[in-house]
Amino acid sequence: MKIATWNVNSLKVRLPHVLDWLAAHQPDVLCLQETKLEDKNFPVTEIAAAGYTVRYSGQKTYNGVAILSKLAATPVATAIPDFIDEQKRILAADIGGIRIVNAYFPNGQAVGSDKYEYKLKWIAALTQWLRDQLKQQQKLILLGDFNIAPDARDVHDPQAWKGQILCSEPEREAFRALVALGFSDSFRLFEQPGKIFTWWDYRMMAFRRNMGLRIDHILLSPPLASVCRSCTVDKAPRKLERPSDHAPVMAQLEFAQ
DNA sequence: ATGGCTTGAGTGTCAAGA
Repeated sequence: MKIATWNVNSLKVRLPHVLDWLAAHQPDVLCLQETKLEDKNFPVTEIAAAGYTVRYSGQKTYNGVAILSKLAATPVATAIPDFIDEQKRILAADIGGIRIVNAYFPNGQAVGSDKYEYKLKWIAALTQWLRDQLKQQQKLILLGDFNIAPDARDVHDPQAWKGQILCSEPEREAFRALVALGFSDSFRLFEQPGKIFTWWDYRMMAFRRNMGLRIDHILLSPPLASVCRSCTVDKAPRKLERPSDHAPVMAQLEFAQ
């Protein structure tokens, strides 16, 4: 089973890239963030033609998440229960006996800002919810754009980013608290080359200079971590014309026949 | 030098992203 996550920064603009990527890699599940589409405008027909069913939860201009899958997806949630939030950042579904939680974490803007406080509260609420979810469903994947670079290895210039948004200690602590529920960061299950990132700023020729951060993640609960065979970042779509600023991340799980 | 690009909304230029 191949499962992937990709912040597309507008599905309207990126639909051709997504369709090409599905055709090339044939993931069983692809979770998208920042679709920036109202549900009535979601390109269901084009995605169905590519051989995928799709669940989506969006809004005008900002945010928006979707789950594309080859197998049917049973809806589970479109928000963190008991957390009042206008922003469409969560989509959970059951696919083939696995609970998939697709998350677009808040950016946080700047350490100490209102948006930063919202980010930390949002992550705390997500953590509480997943603590309960893991009691009900042992096979659980939390993936998406976390907007957190977990440690120095995940940052092109750790000194320059020290204490900054996406790298601050409270954000990293929140990431560790989430992982401590029992997850594994699938990327770190394997020996990885250095300087692998999933996001590069559009400015300053950041991609060409590999000035990036690893902020998109696939976390696996124990029965899934034990069957994970790889986790890789595909930089190829970032090289295309009008790319998303994020690259897709894909994990392979191998189940006994 | 706190900018630099990209998107959406909308037709001015600004908010937001990370």
